[in-house]
Amino acid sequence: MKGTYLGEFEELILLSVASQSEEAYAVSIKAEVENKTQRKVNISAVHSALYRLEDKGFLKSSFGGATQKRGGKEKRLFRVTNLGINALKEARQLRESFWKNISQLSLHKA
Amino acid sequence: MKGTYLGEFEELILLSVASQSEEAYAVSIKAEVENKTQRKVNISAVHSALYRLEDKGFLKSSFGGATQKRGGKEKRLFRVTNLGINALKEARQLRESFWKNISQLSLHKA
DNA sequence: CGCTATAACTCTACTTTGTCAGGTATTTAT
DNA sequence: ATAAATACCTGACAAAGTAGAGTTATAGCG
Repeated sequence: MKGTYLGEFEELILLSVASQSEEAYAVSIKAEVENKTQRKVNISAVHSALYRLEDKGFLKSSFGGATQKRGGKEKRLFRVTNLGINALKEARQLRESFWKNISQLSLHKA
Repeated sequence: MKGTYLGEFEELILLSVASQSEEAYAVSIKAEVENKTQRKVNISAVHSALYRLEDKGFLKSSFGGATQKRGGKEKRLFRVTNLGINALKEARQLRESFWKNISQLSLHKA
């Protein structure tokens, strides 16, 4: 593997960052993914995925301003790069091109 | 990992089987995925994915009739199960639910 | 029949991605 | 100063993804 494709979980994380323009960080991402998928997500899994995505150039991170809330370490905020957006778009289009050939034939069986 | 989610490559394979109703087998799947993705696919990778998908209940296989062509071993034909179709649908809907929140904000930047 | 070419599947080893447990650091409140 | 809250980081292991080499089966042809 050349480290350029999006894994299943990675893609979810990337989508979540993209949908939370500007304010995405590990905890908010975990929350959104859990909410949308209805499955329990480990915070470390999110961190691992975020770093891998950053290594691949799909995300960029920076430390964000002080929090208003009770305590805590500084947040590392993530933004999607153009490369990341393109990777998401390509993955989506690729799958849609398969769906075109599926819909009529198989769907009514399920 | 609990072995119930679709990996990135697995999903492509499953989509390909679904779109080739009745006549899908390793070689034809490899050809279609290579064609659609423009990336080189190893035949063993396809086999591994097919067996894993069968283990998960997303595919069923059976040996197909004799070939008309020049030589060769019997083909193992694959069909998608209802469970498989549902897994594909769910994965798709999940991602689309993220896209709803993305389109307006980020797309014009890329 | 035995040989060769073709077509397909299987085995084994290795890399990347996904998951988890535990730990460390920073800020606010008492 | 201590405790509580919030967040990030590290390291180990499991599952998925990939690749090479090998095995099995069919057909044609001398």
